[in-house]
This record gives sequence, structure tokens and C-alpha cells, in this order.
Amino acid sequence: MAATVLTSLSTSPLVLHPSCAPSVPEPTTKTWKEALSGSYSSSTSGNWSWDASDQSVPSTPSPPLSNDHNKNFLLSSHGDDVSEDVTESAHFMFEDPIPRKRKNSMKVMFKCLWKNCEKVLSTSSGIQRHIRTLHLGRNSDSDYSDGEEDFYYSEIEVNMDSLTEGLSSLTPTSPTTACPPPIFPPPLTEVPHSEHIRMNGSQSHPPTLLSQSAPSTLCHIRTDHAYQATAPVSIPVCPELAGIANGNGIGPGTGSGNGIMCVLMLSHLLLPRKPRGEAKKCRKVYGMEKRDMWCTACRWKKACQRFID
DNA sequence: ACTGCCGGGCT
DNA sequence: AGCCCGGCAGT
Ligand SMILES: [Zn+2]
Repeated sequence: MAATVLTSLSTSPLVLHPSCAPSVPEPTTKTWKEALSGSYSSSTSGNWSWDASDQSVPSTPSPPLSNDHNKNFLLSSHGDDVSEDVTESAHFMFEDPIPRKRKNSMKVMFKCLWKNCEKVLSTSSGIQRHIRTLHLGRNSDSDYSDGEEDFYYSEIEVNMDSLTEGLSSLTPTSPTTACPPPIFPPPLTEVPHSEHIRMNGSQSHPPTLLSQSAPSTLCHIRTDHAYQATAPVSIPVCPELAGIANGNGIGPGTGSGNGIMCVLMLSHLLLPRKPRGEAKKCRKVYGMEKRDMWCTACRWKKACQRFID
């Protein structure tokens, strides 16, 4: 699978704007099921509700700390809308059922960024309600806010697409990207797969570990399947990105005041899908019947230890 | 359909 | 830690 991740951050309160809304098909089944598992409890009623079984939910709003995963800072948007200005879309989070235009390849989840809270919900209103009731301590039934709430959640967009169109958006002529994706030097770190993540926060302190500067362009980049181009391809780079791309854009310190921090990883540069070795493994050698002859790894569905590639 | 095994859950 | 399995990607 291919993936691209780009990060950016800003102190801008409102990062999410409607046009950014990626292609989201429909409540999907699995990816988020996994994400959710463990954090929700089935309620007797049929509606979506997650119980408040969290251990520590501070009543005093404090900025969420998400120091642990950088992915929360990843920022992206769909290429088509980069041109839009981000700074003023105050209506962003309310009730727009994510536009579902693209195929069934995208999944969007909303993750609570509050401390010690891992809630992931499928709708923005859901996560807002969650935050409102659990973290902000409001109990109002009214779905509408007074407009002054501090929601901290991130919209997580998982791209399931085969990314075949990825190349098209990588080509110089592509109309979709205002900001041509720079090539990131062969990364040495592992990278979460194909997800695009966007930050949300209504005030000025979204967790940030990069530069704090003006919100700006959102970029969206995709790659193609991870197995074809192994050689790096040169693509024109927009100035803003060039800075970070050159100097190992990751991490604090490099945020030398660029408008944005984008880090892109072209997955096929780093993890060429594992080719699946030739060697026959216990399972095949002994067969299901003689399962007890398998090496333990095979029995546990782990990488075989007996017949190594 | 089968195989290999990652990721994650349970004990 | 050991053990199991869902699910996915490659064949
Ligand atoms: Zn084995």
C-alpha cells in the first residue's frame, strides 16, 4: 500500500473547513472498528453512544497532550481545495456530514485528543458531544454549542484507495495540488501507512511540536502502489516545503518560521511491500493436520522461525 | 482459495 | 510472557 503523510501545523484555531472534507464514502466497517474496540461499550439502546468509563477525565479543560504521536500533527487536505483559505471558516465543525463524493475508499474518524482519552467516533458531532459532555462537563442536550467551546479532536482520514490516481497528482501538470509535493528523502523511519490526518482545535493551543505560525496551505499528496518506482522521482517543490524537505523537516527546531510544516513520506520509498519469501513454511510443509509440528511462530500465526527466507 | 504474518486481544 | 485469531496482502 502506498501512503503519504504530510504534516503541518499551525496555531490556527480553525483548520477544518468544509471544502477540505475528503472523500468519505460511508461508515465503514473495519478500520475504525479496530480503533474503537476497547473504547466503547455497547449500550443497550441502539444509538451510538460511548460510555464514560474513562478513568481520569479532568473537569478542568486542559490542552490535550498528544506528545506521543506525531501523527496527530499531520495535516492534510484534499488536493482540490488547497487554494481555499483556511483562516476563516468558523462553521467548520458543525454538522456537515462529510461530503461523500469519492469512492468507498476513505474512512474518516474523529479522535478525541483529550488527555487520557482515546475515544474515536465516526462523526464530528459525535466527538463534539463526547468532548462536550465528558471533557467540558456540559450536559446540555442541545446539540448546538454556544460557539465558544474548546473541542480538541483530530479528524483521521484513512485512505483505503488503491491510490491509482496518486501519480496523477504527483505529476507536475496536476491541477489538483496548489503545492506540488516535494520528494522526501528516503526516510529512515517507519511511517504509518496511508492515512491523512487533520488537526482540529478551536483555540490557539493545539498541541504542536513544530513551528507555531500562520496556518497555511494544506497539501494533499498521494502515491501509487508501493512497488513500482523505487527510484526517487524529482518533482518541483514549492518553496515553503522545500525548506523542510531539505533539512530533515521532522521535529522541532527546524520550524524556522515557515508558514507550514509539511512532511511527506512517499511510502514506496521506504517500505516496498514485503515480497513474501519463497520458502515454504511450516503450515504448508506440514499442513493443517499436523499443526503441532509447526514451529511456534507458525502456530501463532507469526513469522516462521523454522524456515526463514 | 490458500498462505504468511501483522497487529492486537486475552490470559 | 505464551497463546490465539481477525484480517489483510501476496500468491
Ligand atoms: Zn514455522
